[in-house]
Formats: sequence, structure tokens, C-alpha cells
Amino acid sequence: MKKDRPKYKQIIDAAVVVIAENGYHQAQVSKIAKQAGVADGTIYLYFKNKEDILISMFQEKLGVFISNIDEEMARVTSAKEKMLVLIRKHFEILFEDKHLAIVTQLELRQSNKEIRYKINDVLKGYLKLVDSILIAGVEQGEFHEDLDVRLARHMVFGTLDEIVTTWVMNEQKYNLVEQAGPVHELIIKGLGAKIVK
Amino acid sequence: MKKDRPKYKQIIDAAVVVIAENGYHQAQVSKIAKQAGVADGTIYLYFKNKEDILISMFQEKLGVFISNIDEEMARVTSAKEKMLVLIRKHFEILFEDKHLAIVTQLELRQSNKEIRYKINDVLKGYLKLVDSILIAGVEQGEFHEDLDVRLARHMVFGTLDEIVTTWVMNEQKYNLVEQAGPVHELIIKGLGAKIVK
Amino acid sequence: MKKDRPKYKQIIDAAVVVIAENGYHQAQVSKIAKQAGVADGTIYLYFKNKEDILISMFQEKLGVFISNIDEEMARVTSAKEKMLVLIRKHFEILFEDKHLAIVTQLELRQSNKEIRYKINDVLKGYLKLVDSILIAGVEQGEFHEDLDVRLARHMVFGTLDEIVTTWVMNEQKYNLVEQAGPVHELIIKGLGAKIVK
Amino acid sequence: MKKDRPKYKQIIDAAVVVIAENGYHQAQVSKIAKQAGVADGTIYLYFKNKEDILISMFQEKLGVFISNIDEEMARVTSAKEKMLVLIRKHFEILFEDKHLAIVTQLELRQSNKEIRYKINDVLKGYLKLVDSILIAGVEQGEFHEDLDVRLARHMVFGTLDEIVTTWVMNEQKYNLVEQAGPVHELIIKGLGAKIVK
DNA sequence: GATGAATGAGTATTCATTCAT
DNA sequence: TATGAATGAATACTCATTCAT
Repeated sequence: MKKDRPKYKQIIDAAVVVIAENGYHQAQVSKIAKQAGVADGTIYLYFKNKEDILISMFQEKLGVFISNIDEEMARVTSAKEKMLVLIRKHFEILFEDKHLAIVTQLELRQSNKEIRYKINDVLKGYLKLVDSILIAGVEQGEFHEDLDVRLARHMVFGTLDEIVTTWVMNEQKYNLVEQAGPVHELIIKGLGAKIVK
Repeated sequence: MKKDRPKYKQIIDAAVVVIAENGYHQAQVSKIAKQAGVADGTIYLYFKNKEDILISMFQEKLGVFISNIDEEMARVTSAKEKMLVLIRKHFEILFEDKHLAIVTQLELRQSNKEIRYKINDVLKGYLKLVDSILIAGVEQGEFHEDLDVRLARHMVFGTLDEIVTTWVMNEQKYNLVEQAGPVHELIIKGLGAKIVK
Repeated sequence: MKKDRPKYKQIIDAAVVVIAENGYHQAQVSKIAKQAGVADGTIYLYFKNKEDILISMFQEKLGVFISNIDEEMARVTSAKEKMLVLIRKHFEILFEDKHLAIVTQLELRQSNKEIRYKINDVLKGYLKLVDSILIAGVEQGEFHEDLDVRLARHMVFGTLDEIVTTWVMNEQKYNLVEQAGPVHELIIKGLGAKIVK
Repeated sequence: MKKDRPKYKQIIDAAVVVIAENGYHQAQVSKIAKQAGVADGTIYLYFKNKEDILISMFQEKLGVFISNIDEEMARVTSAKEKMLVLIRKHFEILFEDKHLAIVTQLELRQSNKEIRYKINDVLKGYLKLVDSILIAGVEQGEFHEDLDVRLARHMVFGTLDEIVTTWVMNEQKYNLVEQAGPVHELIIKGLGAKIVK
């Protein structure tokens, strides 16, 4: 299996660095090859084409992302707590790998429609994770019983994504992780419902 | 003033159609000129360069967008109602101009970073509108008194944007406008606060 | 006759200024029109096309050049003195109109082959002047009796032209007119003939 | 070293042919590539850009030119003889490579000012050769002891250049090499010095 | 005569991918 | 496996000239 070879990961990591530092449109295959320490042609022994590098990169990174969050979430039981873990880990992982943050929030979105559809497919794994929290929350009576899970999933993901993107666009100047608590509260309570304490 | 000339709008509308139908990277200037019914060179009497067409297009369309929402919002008084108007109009406008929806949600995001930063600048006009509702809501006691307006703005915009994008990616199959009510409720009430009726 | 109209000269003078200040390839018709204070289209009431402006400009300027030299040359009788007058006036005129010097020595030579052939035609008027001096000099016994007039004409023109071009390329830093005497001596005596005094 | 590769010379020779046959402004990179028998992109493995092809071409050709003359000049001792060799070789080389003659005398001069300044830099190698003859001639008492070397250099180069250009413009109809003797005599003796026999 | 908005032909350069070694 | 030289398709923008007013 090619994915087990060291050069496979080497090339993916090189791609993240090159894209983060040069931008999507300046991330030529030859630059990635140089950064990975291999010849241009070698890239094509491990990936079908440039698009395949990007999709694979996203898959690899999202896989780690999800298992990372999964693991941490297992430690808490309530849906609200799980949601807090999800938000905090989401922010933490991107806060700690700024190259990855730039790539996912800004650069990868410049790819063409086909790639974006494929990336969206990969992203479904993450959205399922969100769904599982929402469904559990409804079942456990923590969230509204008539919650539209599909819409709620968009709210959660859309909110987190927007906040991370803004942070990246502001040159990652502030501490993203500190926002986890307030964001969690906002998502749970919404803008204006009066709360029964 | 060049912006008053009919060809200015003609070219912008042509750009929307061409980008929506061919995709961002296949939207050559010559195609836009042909669609607008002018010569290639004429484009450059009204726009500095291709980038300028895109930015101007976004400005024009967002301007209409905002005044459209503004006007409708003036008819209601409570912040919650204003928020509903905002959401409904946001969905309505993009639901009714599917070319525009494709361009704003998918195609324009493939532009390079400089263009995206400029588009973000233009977008601030819309975000100010959101802010004005949020601030009024807090002042009128409709929203939480300790609401973090910046985060809330991200939640509102991120949620709407994500929902519209998903609708576009699903080939605009369902009626986006019907989601306005449920989305409004979700944003106001959040996922799970118990409501005082 | 169009050439008598004030705008004719106005446009030619504008062309000299625009070409000198912007360079041949940056001297667009619209720039010349602006400098001349007329509309783009007006240019074409006085000149067939852009090429015609350049040829006419060269013709006008060379005409003045020649009659200027002619007049001064009439005051002396010997061929050697006439040659000195020619050289001095050649240098003087270009030294005093630096725009013209830049245009004739550097910019106009970037024009395409057709224009250069036509300019060469115009230049024949000047070469005839040189010839007339050479022939008189041979007849009067001042120059070698077996002088090859055609070759000598090339030597005279080639030498003067090369010296002026070098002066222009050196940013016209030194006083070109002061070279007239030494250059005259060099042309008359050559590199190494022993002179009978 | 890229300059050692056969394709480097191949492309330069193709450029000479294409420019001579099509003219400077009709010498597209794709035409040069086709003539050289390589792909358009291959050009850019050997040259930075189109300008670089032209400068390199001039450098290569002038290098051969100079060493060619140098070699032949070593066989004679007197400055006058050296000057004759220079003139004869100058004429011979361009007479025998008519493409090169067209390119250097007519086409290359249409290039923009930046290129022409760079070409002038390269040309200094040739002018140094001329200077060395002049200085030796003065030291050996063959040329006037108070000869202004800078002016004399301009006379020599200006004369030769003008004669070759005229020959090219006259469609290379006559035998340029036959002019070497008379031109040499003209340069040495000037227009009119009486000679001590 | 004078205007100036409109026209549309033409080209250097990049970079993902291949394939002989 | 690994290499890297070679390939060739694809596109924004300028500016001389025209012509309806």
C-alpha cells in the first residue's frame, strides 16, 4: 500500500507547508516536490495528480482531527459537554497548527469546484460527528425535542468555520481557544431566549 | 461618471451569468464581453482589469442586497422581527437569482487571496447591518444583555452562509425561503435552552 | 493645405515631446493628442496614420536642420570650412534641442523597418548636402582627388551620428559642440597620415 | 551549465534565422521554438525570457566575432595592418552570415531602450578591441600622437556600422568585403590630408 | 472641422504531467 | 523505484483607427 510508505506522508506535509507559505495558486508541484525532498516525477508514483494530493491531504488531516476529538469526547457524557469538547478541540487543533489553519480556511477554498465537492464529501465525516452529538442531545432531553438536526448542524459548523476563518484573516492575532466557552454558550442559548435556570 | 453608463451594469450582469454558467476559471474576459454584447476592449473602458469587474460586481450586488433588506426591515420594530426579515430576505434574494447564488457561494471563493480580502471588505457593509440588529436587540432587552456582538455576528453570518452554500451545492433543489422561519428560531433560541413561554 | 494649419505643427511638436519623455513604445496616439490639446480623432484629419506623424516630424525637423546649415555654410568658401560648419551646426542643433536629440538618436530607431526605410529616404536630403561639400572639396583640390564620395559620405555621417548617439546615451552630460573642432580635424586628417605643412 | 547544452545554441541560431526572415516584431517565441525544433516551454529552460534570448544571442555572436578578429590580428604587427584586419573581418563575417547582418544592423535596433542599453554594454568588448589598436598605433608612432582615442573609436565604429547598414538596406547587393581596402585608406588618411610619400 | 467611445487583433509565459533512462 | 528534461495548451490586455454625432 502506497499510503504506508514514508514518502506519502512526506509529500502531504510538504504540501501543507508549501501551500501555507506560498498560497494555493503559487503551490506548484515542483515546489512541493522540492520541499518534500523528492523529484517532481516521484510525486506521481504516490498521487494520481495534483488534485489527489489536496484531497488526500484533507483526508489525512481530517482523520486525525476527528479521532482526536472522538477520543476526548468519550470522556464526557452530556451532549452539552460533548459539544464544548468539539468546539474546544476544533479551535485547539487549528490554533496549534497555523499552517493547517491557513490551508483549510483560506487556501483550499480557492481550489476549483470539483475539488471543493470532493472536500465536502470528506467533510461529511466531521458533520456526522456533530450530528451524533445533536441526536444524543435531543434523545437525552438536553436539546429542543423538535430540533432540526440538519439545520442545527449547519449552524454549528457554519459558526465555528466563520470564527476560525475570521481569526486566520486577522493574522491569527488573538487566542482562538479562549473563544470556545463563549461560542459554546452562544450556540446552546442562541441570541435571545430567556433561560430557565 | 462611468458607473452611470448602461454598459457598466450590462458588463457586470454579463459577468454574473458567465461565471455562473462556466465557472470562475472558465470565465474569460472575452466571454464576458461577448455575453455583454460589447468588444473585449470596451470592458477596459469601464473596469481597470478583470479583478475590478469581480469586486465591482460584488459591490453592486451587495449594495442592492443591503438596501433591499434595509427597506423591508424598516417596516418592523422588534429586533427579533428584524432578524427574521434579514434571514428571509437573505434567502429570498439568492433563491430568486440563482446565478448570483452560484457566483457568491461557490465561484467567487476561488478567486485569489487579494480579491477575497477586498470582497471581505465589501462584506463589512452587510456585517454592520447584522450588528445594528444585534445591538438594538440587546438595548431593547430582546437579546441577552451580555451578548458578545462580534461572536453573535459570526454565528448569524456563518449559519446563513453555510445553509445557502449547502443549498447551492445540492443543486438548489429545495425551497430555501421556507427555511427562514426554522433558522430564525434556531438562532434566537440556540440548541437547547429551556424557554420561558 | 493641411500643412499650413496651426494644428499640424502643434501635433508634430507634441509628438517630439511625448516621444522624448515617454519613449517610442510608450508614445500612444492618445498621449500625443492630449499633449497637442486636440482629440484623438483630430490627429487623423492631419495625418494618414501614426507612421505618417513620425515621417512628417522627421521631414519637418530635417528641413529646418538643412536650411539652417545651408544658410550658415553660404558664409564660408573652402570645403574644409564648410565641413566644419556642417559638423558644428549638426552638433549645435541637437545640443540645443535635447528632446529632438533623444528622438532622432534613440527613439525613432525603434520604429519598424518600413518606417526606417522611409526615414532613410528623407535623410538623403542631408546626405546630398554632405556630398556637395565632398565634391566641391575634390574639385577645389582640398580633398584627395581619388576620394570615393559614397564611402566618405558614410564616414562623415557615421562618425557624427555615432558621436551624437553616444552623447545622448551618456545622458547628454558633456558639451557636444566643443567636439566639433577635434572631430573635424579627425575627419579631415584621418588616423595617421603624416601632414605636409 | 545550461550554456553547454546543444539546445542553447540551437535556440540562439533559430532566433537569428526567425528574426532575419520575419523581422523583429514578427519573431514570436513560438516561431523561434518551432525553428529550433523544441517546444515553446523548452525555451524557458534555457532563457529567462524573450529579452534574454536576444541579449544572449548578441553576446554569443559578438564573442565569436571578437575572438575571430583577435586571432587574425595576432598575425600582423603594425597598427595600420591590424586596423585593416579588423575592417576586413568585420565586413567578412557579416558578408558571410547575411541573416546575422540583417539582425544586427536592422532588426535588433527596434528593440526597446532597455535591451539596446544592454546590447551597448556587450558592444563595449568590441570597442575595447578598437581602442587597443588605436593606442598601439599612437605608441608606435603610426597614428597622430595627439589622437583623441575616444573620438577616433567613434569614427571607426560609426563608419563601419554605417557602411554595413547601408549595404544591408541595399539588399546586400554588392560585395561588402571589397570595400575593406578603400575604407581602411579613408580612415587612415581622412578626407584631405596631403601625404608625405 | 472636431470629437471620443467603441473596436478587436495579437502573444509571452507558466506549470501539471510524461517517459526515457 | 526514482529522476528531471521536455512538453504545449491557454488568456488578459493594449492601442491604432473609425465613425456617428
